Amino acid sequence: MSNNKLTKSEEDYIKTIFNLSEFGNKQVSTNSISKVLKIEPASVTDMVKKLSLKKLIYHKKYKGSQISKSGIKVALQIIRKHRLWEVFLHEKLNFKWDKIHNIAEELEHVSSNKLIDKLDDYLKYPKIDPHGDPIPNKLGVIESNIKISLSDLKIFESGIVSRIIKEDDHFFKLLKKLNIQIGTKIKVIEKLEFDNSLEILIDNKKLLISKKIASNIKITKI
Amino acid sequence: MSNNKLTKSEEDYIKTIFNLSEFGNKQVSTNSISKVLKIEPASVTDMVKKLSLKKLIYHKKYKGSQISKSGIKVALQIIRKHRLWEVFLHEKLNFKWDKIHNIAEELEHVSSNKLIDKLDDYLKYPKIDPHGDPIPNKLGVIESNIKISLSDLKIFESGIVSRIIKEDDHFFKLLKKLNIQIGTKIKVIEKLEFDNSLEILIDNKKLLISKKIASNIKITKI
DNA sequence: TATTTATTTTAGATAAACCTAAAAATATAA
DNA sequence: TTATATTTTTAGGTTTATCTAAAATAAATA
Repeated sequence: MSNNKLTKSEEDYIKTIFNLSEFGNKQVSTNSISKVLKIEPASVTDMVKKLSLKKLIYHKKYKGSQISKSGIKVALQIIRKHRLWEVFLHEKLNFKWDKIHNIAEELEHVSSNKLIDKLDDYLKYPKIDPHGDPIPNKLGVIESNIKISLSDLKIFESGIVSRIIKEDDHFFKLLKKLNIQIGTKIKVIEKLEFDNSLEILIDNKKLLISKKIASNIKITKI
Repeated sequence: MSNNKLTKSEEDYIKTIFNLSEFGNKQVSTNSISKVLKIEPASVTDMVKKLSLKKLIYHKKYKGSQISKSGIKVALQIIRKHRLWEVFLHEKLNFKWDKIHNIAEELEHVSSNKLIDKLDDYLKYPKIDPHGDPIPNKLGVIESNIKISLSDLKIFESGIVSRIIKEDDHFFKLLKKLNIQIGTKIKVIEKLEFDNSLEILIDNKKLLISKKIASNIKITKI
């Protein structure tokens, strides 16, 4: 079908629309894309029209955008690249896990598929990246794992941190200070009625975290 | 001085001008840049003016361009990136040495210096890339090696292939067919008066190659 | 429901990096 | 040394991805 290579910009839009759409199910507003990419809404409208012509998304005036099947396919390949490069940066080059995102953001646009397949092989087909996000395989298939938000854990339940949702340097730093990272074991010991803060236990130390923090941490129940 | 990041285009021009200038010594014509980059001369003139404003080159109307000190510095860093990525592609990802150039051409524009330093460390500070080209260090310094052109070797002298000058898929394929690669030992046994072809010995097999082929192969004398 | 507010789109502009066609400068050859 | 050919530049245009300002539409509120 469409064998024309996409530009870096187009790829960034597709990735963003996919991410906002929750696996292609939700309509995505022009404004939300604008906010993520820090590009004015008027410009987003232009690009959204262009992507619509290429059938990567469906767009109805004033009604928002929905990613198409082929759009999802494209998005998953970009995400695959991003996450494989993150694994490389973390495991092979010893970058700290909170430093890799921006570099991977550039590397994900390098176009060779052969390159990414060889990289995948070299890294021994990892299933998750250093943030705990799953890596789509060559065909775009993501192995599903049962992960829930830390904020959804019940009192006295425990889990292993498996993914950080908000990708933001401030948040990464905060987590570092709290000694929370991928693989950390957390037990919930109290949920405050007052503001939904959680009292949690890490390494036998008690700690209070806000609902907002908790909902940006995904864990695998144990 | 100039802390503004260069665009991919600007980097491509600087690299090309540096390569054509023979280490900054030669004036480079607009036409020659045009031919290498496959961009019309008129467009080259535009860019050359721009780079001149940024003091990366000196340009006098109708007289050609000369790369400046800071231009050389920039060029060497791009070349460093290119060659380090080539080593990575060849050694770690097992790409054949005649497939790596185009991919490295993309990777060299990824901007993080931290990335390239860590890559350098990971690869254990290689001195040459898979084509035998020297890799500038962090400071842009190239360790010099005594290499001469195969066509300059005298009769009965021998050498080890250490660099392929012409970076061209056709040429790479030809060399493959002739069983010539980096590290191959070659002995010159005859120089034909007729057309300056060389009769050479590889693995005890005689072989005739043109002057043009020979002059695109650099060797280290043994 | 009418009005206000927010979102989205249109219209027109700009900057970067190209292009073509024509003019100007330089180099080569008769 | 003059005519011709080649190289380089200028002038004006195109495409991509952005912008601002204003208009159109949709959503929220009184």
